[in-house]
Amino acid sequence: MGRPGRPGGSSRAGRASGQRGWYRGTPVRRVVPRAAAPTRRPVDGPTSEAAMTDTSSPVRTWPAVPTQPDLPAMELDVLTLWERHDVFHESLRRRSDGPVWTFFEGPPTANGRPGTHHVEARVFKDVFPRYRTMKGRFVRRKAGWDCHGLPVELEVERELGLDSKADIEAYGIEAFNAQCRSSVLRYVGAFEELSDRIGFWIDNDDAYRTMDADYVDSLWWALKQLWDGDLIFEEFRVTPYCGRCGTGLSDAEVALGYQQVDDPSVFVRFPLTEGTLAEQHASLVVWTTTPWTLPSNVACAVGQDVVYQLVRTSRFGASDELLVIAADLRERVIGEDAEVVRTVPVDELVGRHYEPPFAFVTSPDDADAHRIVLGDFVTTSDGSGIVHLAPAFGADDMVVGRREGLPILNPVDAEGRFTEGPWDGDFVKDADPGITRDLQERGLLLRSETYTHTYPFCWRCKRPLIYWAKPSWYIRTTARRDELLANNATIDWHPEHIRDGRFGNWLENNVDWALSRDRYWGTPLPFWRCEDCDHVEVVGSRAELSERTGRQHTELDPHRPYVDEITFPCPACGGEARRVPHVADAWFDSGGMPYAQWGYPHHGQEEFARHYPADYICEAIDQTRGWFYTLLAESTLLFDDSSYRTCLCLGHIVDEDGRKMSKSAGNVLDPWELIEQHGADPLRWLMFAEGNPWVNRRVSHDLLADVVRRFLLTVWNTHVFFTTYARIDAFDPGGAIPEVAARPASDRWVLAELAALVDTVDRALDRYDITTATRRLERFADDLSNWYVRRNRRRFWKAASEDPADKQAAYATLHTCLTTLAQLLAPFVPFLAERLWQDLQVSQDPDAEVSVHLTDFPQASDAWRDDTLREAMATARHVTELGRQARNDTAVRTRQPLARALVSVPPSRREGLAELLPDIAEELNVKAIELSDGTGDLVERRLKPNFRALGPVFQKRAPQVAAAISELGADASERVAAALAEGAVSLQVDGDEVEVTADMVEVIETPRTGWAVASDGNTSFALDTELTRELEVEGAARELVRAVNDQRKAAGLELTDRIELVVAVHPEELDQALAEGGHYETLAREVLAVSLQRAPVADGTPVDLGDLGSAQVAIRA
RNA sequence: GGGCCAGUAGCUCAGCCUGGUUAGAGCGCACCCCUGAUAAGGGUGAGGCCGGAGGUUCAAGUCCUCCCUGGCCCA
Repeated sequence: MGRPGRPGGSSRAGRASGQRGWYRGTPVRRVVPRAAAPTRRPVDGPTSEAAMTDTSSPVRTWPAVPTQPDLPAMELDVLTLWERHDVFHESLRRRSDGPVWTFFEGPPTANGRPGTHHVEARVFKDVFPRYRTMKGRFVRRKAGWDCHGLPVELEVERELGLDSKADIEAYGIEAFNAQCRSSVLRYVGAFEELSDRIGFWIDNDDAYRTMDADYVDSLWWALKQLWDGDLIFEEFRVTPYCGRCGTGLSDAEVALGYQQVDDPSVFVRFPLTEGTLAEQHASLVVWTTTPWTLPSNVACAVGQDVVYQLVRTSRFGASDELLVIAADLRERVIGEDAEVVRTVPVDELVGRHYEPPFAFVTSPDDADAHRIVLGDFVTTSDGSGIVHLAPAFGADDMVVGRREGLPILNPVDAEGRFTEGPWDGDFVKDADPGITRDLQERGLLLRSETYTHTYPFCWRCKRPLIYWAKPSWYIRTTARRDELLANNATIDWHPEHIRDGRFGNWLENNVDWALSRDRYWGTPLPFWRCEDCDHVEVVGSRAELSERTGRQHTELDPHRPYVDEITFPCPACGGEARRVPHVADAWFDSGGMPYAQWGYPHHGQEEFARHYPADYICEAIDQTRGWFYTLLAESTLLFDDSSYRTCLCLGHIVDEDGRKMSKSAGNVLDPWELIEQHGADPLRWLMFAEGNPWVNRRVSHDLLADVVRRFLLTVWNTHVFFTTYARIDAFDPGGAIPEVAARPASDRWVLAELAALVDTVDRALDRYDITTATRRLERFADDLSNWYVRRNRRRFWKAASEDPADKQAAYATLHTCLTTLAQLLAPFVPFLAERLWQDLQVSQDPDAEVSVHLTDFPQASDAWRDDTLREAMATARHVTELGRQARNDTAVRTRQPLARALVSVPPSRREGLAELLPDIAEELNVKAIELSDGTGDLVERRLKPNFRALGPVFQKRAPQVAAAISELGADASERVAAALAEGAVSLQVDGDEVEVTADMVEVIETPRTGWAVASDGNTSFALDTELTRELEVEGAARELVRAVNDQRKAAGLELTDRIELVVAVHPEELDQALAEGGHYETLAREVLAVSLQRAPVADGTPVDLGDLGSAQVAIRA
């Protein structure tokens, strides 16, 4: 039973020890505490200790954060923290006075283990409530369980070895339902455990269960409402029916079981008995794929617009026989050589009688059966154009039969077996071959072949369904089709096309909801029928039932068989009213959850008013015809609106190759395996960030490993970087921090990016656009790590004495970024976010919230905003990329400083750039970067047309104008560029003068220095690769720094350890040059040498300084 | 047969609603850099008739029509 590596049982006691054990590489496997703990401790208050963060000493130090996190173990510790502070419930309590934001939980059936697709749905159900909670809304999260229905019964039948309704009844309904009751909750624990482990916050203690008496009471109320509104009726209708299960199925259920099968396809002679055609001994050609329905034939249908012919053929055994068939199908059925005698008008056919193929089922004497009628469903796409009608076994047949007053011949019982004739006792489908043989023997069969088509099978027991006429209860949804469509139009669908596409179309073609099931474990229909006068009384609650019977039924278990035993006097005639035997389609249960979860209206009126409708629901797309529909149908019929405002439809989970996960394919991924190997956060992020929510999502170990590397570890590494140095320097976030405006450009830049990030993520989450949010977060994490930290590392490690304010600014900036990022990430990856929060805030600030999930969603400070700087930095980074490209091309290694470079960018992108040039210079190790102002001799200017501006003005001539602009020579370009700075310029285009303005062209500058150039569009970078002796010496000095730092690392020194250094450089001139250039001082400072000795080294490490010489270095701690 | 969705680099996906002339990211691949985030980190490059064909437009990955392929749903 147990999964490997997950010892069973709760071991909360074992969790207190082993602090920080999660990063040592030793697998720490602990069991997740059940969310449904019987009691919860109140929150200790803000001074509570933070898990694993070493804050026990009075001095608040920064935690030592491991570079190699064990994410799954880290998450388990976060779970402990949440448990200890009861964070989920506290987050609810904090917002209990806030404006309500309502989420409805679509109840899963817990009679199987939860799979990866449940994780998908649950994390999407989690992220938006978390976000709204952080935005100050009260988001009550009531769990729910779908308890009734055929799947449950089937499971129990299997366990008990029962195989039919007769078996169940022999076993006893009471005992059977008792088994169902216990079976359905069997895996609730497994669901709760998984939900808890993936951070899905839902209130399991407050769960609704569709089998609870109060819940059923609500459904009874709803059914009575519908009945009173004349929206429920009983009718003898043909429904898809499973003989084995003994019940009709809803459209949604039928849809689950289509399979491609080979069925018989028979063409049968129906000899006419009346009129001219009969005198000629002509026969109708009738086609069917269900021979077993032929004994029940009562009529044949022809189409008003179909052309029929009388055909002579000898092909089928009889010589020169005459057959009637649709012209379009003659060749296909009878063959090319058939002789067409004449066209037969439809009027000549309608009303004529024929000889039925079987006689063992007899129709009532007064019935006018076995004649030809009109049917608007007759087509010539298949068959013969003459359709056999058996009203008991076809919906169209039944409709026509009613219209024409035809009898219903039903020789089939509720198990789908013949009740009379030669095949008495056979399952009807099994009788097909015998019936075909019989037709053959009696000379009625023309052709018999197989026909491949899709046919519905019972989705539970896999046996073929039959269409069978039986009395059933329906909800008259068709009467409210317009309202359904109107209410659908108010729903904010994600993706949008569901509204008018899949769901809208479905509603357009709405049929009445087949409500009743002839089963046992379900909500009993509260319909009592008088045995004498057939009056139906609908009971709206157990209390009402008590009134009717005069006995106390308020404690009644409203299930079969107990409710079946209750009778009361018919209010109409005083006869005995008995409950009809049916139970409700289980979809009616779940569709009723908006009111029934509160027991409304018998209880919970206040809660219902407060939590209706839902602001948000979310399920997989297969719920369109399921829960999404039943919710809408019930709320439309009962309350005339939609019970949900926003609906997010998820795609399915598929494997790495895009295949559906199935047991037979062996590609099912157990969620626990994924979580234990990679963690819940990676799985969550994969769900959120990998494609749009509604496209099928691939899940695999490789994809998860990728998410960890690409995103989570990027964030983590930044965190490690910060805490490592903050710890060394004992950075105090509460200390003197320079104003944002006083900080260096890169600080202001990253805060400006942070501001934009906050705005974007907030806006995106507000409109359920998770793709934009996650992509933006990924980009920021990359910007922060690979630009901000990369560019500013030195500020963190340099001596504080150099520039204390600058160092404080750097710490404060990165601290703000990481803290804010933790809050932004909290709804998505709640574990990592919590870890960051604990390390960055709780470890420092005694007043910090005990959990990031109790904080408000961040808002960007106006002091951070600076879009000009963001633009300028974007340009600077672009330039840097070009610089790297140029360096790469020249193959001069980065440690070798170069003297200068020239940058050209369009005037529109120059604002604020000058301030950032030192950054670029440092990144590229170039002494000086000059920004071309567009006037020097070093650049050549060309003009590039700007179509966006040209197009609207010149329309059809735009291409010519554009060509004229780009074809200008170098000198002309120069002149035009200069003139454009002053105003508009006239150009000759195909002999005409056209006026061109500055916005219509872009000036492209290209350096003409002969240096190493890299350019991209309108931006270019030229690198002077000429080396002077001075530069080379400096390069050698850098080489020495690197070599000594290598030594430090090899010696296993800490970042703060001081060393003594001995260096011997050859030849003498180089040693001299290094000394004169002050490079030894730099070397000593860079490698934290307290002393530097220039002396021969006995057993030092050799350092190759290229053409310049070589060195030996030795260090001592 | 009908509806909906998807088709963009070897792979996984953005971009399409709101058209603008070098189409993006990650992974993979090749080459390289860095060595004070180091059992890490980073760069550069190659690689795209944006499924196909028409059309609209000065301009189409983006809008329209048809078709092809795959998936889902329906019948």
